Amino acid sequence: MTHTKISDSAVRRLSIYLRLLHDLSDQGAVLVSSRELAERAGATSAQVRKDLSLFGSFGKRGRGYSVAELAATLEEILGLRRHWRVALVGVGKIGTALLGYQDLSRRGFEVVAAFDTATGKVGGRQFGVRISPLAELKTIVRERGVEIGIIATPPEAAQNVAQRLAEAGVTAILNFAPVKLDVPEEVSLKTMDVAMELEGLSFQLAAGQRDEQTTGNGTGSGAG
Amino acid sequence: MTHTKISDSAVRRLSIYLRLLHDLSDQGAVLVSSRELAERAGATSAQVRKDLSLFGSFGKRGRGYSVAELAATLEEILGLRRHWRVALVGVGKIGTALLGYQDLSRRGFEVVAAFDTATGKVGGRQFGVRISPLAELKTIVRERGVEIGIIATPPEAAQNVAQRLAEAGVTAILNFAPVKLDVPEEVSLKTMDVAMELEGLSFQLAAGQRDEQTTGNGTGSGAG
DNA sequence: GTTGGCTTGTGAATCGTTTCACAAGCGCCA
DNA sequence: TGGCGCTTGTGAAACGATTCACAAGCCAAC
Repeated sequence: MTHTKISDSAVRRLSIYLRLLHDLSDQGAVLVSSRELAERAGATSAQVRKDLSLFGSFGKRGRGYSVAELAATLEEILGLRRHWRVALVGVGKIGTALLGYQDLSRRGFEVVAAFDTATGKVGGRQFGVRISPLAELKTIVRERGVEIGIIATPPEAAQNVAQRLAEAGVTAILNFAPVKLDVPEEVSLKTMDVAMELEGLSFQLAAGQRDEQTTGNGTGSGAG
Repeated sequence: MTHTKISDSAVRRLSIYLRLLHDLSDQGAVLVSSRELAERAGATSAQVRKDLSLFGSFGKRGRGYSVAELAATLEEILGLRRHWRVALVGVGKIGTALLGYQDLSRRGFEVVAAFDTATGKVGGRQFGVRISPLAELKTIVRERGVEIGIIATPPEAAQNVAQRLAEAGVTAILNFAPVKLDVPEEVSLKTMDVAMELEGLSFQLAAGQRDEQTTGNGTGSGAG
């Protein structure tokens, strides 16, 4: 069942569809068409059907998709019908915010360990999770069978932490530090970078202002 | 100077190049080639040259690019040679973390207003920013010339806040709520969604495990 | 059982992005 | 000044993702 290669953007859309299906389910909908799903997701119906067809055919011609079945299928595909064990490294502002973000455990991502270097934090607890010294990372990660690591350290420390996580057997990393990380091929890495997103917005704003100066009209360049 | 259309990924790479140029500058480098920049950025040299060529030609054949000049050019392109005024809506865990994130003001994104509905928070201060009631959003945003809005509210409130921001004249929004937002065409929108990124990782992990079961070998599917 | 309206699943066409490959050009050295 | 090594900038080719468009199929109605 190895799927040749599913693009990142396709996977992201599957997440979106799944959320919409949950909404629809709450609203009591039983069936949904690719057209309706597409409208809500901001995509085209062909896109929805193509995305789903990468994994099988789940709909009924003439009727659409069963909301409940499709949701279950997407959960299966996305690996969400189980719990994942998460380790958080770096309990600063972002790290603390993540620890308190109940939505994560509700969605099946359970933070089972947290690490920091600050002696003032180590030994304490945040939202029920004990904070351990970084030196114990490998042992604890292995003991607790952690699958996903979250890096919320200062940028200077991030590469080292990534390596430690990989060595401890973690094969998926979510990185909040604004640096490029090198990880072994078998490790999946995603980086979330607030500053970079803001710079993207800044680019759009600046482009809009450049346009205004040269064309004299006030319509910006949407990227909604 | 309207550029036909610059893709999102190209802009993101420009951000990356700029950071690398700052690093290089700190290390005393004067010149840099597209090859070297590409290696550090995890791209190809052709990609680097193409990205830059979208905006002009900044290098010298046979020599490479001036680190200082190229950094200045990229800052100009990305709209970073000025300050942007930011309004934060929702001072919960994520909002507070963002307020305390000094890197933002260092990069020229200054939070000049914060809003919340909780009576316990309104009137107080966080990291030097006064928290105002949501009802005053339009007035304050206009008064202070806010260009960028950050939405860090619960998902139910996000769409309404987006609309209020747009009505108040904000043309760039960074959204942390896990919902699809509809905004006017002239408003640039970026959404950062931790749960969705984790689901992307979950997909990779699940795919890896499916592979293991069927092929018997333990090599995951890297996405580094 | 047949007709008609609707929707899926998917090859083919289109569109956009990335990579290739090379002429043009710079600077150093003899 | 001429030659050489190196690098840019960019058309063309390759690749990948999205959209089109339609046959196949389902359901309801009559």
